[in-house]
Amino acid sequence: MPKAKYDHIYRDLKEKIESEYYIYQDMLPSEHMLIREYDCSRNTVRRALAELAAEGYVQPLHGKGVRNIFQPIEQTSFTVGGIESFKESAERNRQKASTEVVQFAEIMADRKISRKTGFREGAELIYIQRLRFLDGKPLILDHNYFLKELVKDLTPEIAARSIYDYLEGELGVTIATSKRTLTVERATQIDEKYIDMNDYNCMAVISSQTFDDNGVQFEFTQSRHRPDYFRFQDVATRRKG
Amino acid sequence: MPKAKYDHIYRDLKEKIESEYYIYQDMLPSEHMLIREYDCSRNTVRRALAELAAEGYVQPLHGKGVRNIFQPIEQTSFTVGGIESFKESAERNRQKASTEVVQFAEIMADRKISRKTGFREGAELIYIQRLRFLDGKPLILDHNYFLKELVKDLTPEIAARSIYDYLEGELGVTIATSKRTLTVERATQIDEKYIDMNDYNCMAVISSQTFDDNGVQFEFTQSRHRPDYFRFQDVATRRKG
DNA sequence: GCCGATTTGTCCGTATGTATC
DNA sequence: CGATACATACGGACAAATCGG
Repeated sequence: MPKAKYDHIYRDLKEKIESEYYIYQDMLPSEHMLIREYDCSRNTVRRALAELAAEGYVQPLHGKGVRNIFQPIEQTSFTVGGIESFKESAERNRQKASTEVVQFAEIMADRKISRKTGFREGAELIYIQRLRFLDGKPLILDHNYFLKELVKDLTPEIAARSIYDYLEGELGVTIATSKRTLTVERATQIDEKYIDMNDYNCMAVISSQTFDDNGVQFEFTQSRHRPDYFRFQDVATRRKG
Repeated sequence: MPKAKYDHIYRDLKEKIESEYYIYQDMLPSEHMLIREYDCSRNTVRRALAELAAEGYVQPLHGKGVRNIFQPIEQTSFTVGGIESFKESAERNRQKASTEVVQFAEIMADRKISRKTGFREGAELIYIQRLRFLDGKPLILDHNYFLKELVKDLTPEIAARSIYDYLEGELGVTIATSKRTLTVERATQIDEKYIDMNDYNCMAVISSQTFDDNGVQFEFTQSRHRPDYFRFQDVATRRKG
């Protein structure tokens, strides 16, 4: 839990934007006003504003002010956001989650697995296959590869609850960065075995490499979602030049 | 073209990382070293490093240094990155692009369109439907809605080349922020009419709202990609708390 | 285990440039 | 033209984490 000043300001402004205390298309108070309001330096308010801009909440206009461009979105299907566990995502989407561990095995990364996952050849891994239920329906099939030395005593029982809780809570691992690639792939026989595909012949696939706070990759995951329960959101800003 | 100092440092470091002058998992020079190398203040190198961290190039480790975690990725299919036009994406992916304008019409946003696109009800829009070819194959179907007052004299001829070139070059519009949602939807009859679906019954769909530098939304686009020529990349960092 | 050197994280105050009005 | 607002940059201070002696 960060007690940093900029983070407090960031959260406070974010809350005021989401609650529509500041309204869409209006200007926020100027940096100078915010300095007085939060009793801090200009750099500190600018840092908070920069984070909000990066997330698409506000847009700074040179010489004019900072405009609120946040619009609430309807969340029908399962929306994927930042780095979070399935459990966290489900809670954010207000759905009941459960998990069934289908496979649990120790393997060694051969050339093929190494190229696919980004782990070095010869690395000892734990491979887990899990079926995810939302409100009782099997909708997501996860294939996880964890670096064995970092998840030491991982068991199928833990995998059925939340591996991230275990890593962060028990092992003190800090999850830092995740690189994700999103593709659409044909449904495999395995997919169809576990998930009622409802006539779809494709899956929405998120492949991700996750790094801890030492910069070592400890996870590769391929998460295969049934198309109609999948939504991914993103904000991009254009780099000039 | 930004001539800012931090941007120069950012580009220089990025190039050195991509060219593997700095190698994977090694530490970059410390901030103090970079200050001397670039003859600037600490804030300035830190800003450049922060951008690289946000893009997943490096990972800062408190008390230790900044680690290079960049791995080059194989780019087989059509990879979507930041905010860019189809033309720019095609060039980045080294593919030959062409466009066919299927529809070009002026419409008014009714309730349904307003909810779908984010434009206010009653707004006058230009609707364009375009088929995109990569290396001669029709693979993407775009549905664009532009705010009419901002794209004044847009013609089908311009739409066949690059609307972004026209907006940025001719009209002086600056594209700033884009909010995107990615879903997988069943292929429609329209999709199948123009695109050889190769047995797929789904499309990868990117819906985006784009804002100019005044913070007004001037575009809504739904871009429907054939699944096997689609790839979307993203880097997420975990917020503690 | 402690101490000091190094390195990143946060915050401050100030100066100057540029865009808007 | 001057006032306001955001953008960039500098230098300094202290905290927190890491590492070697």
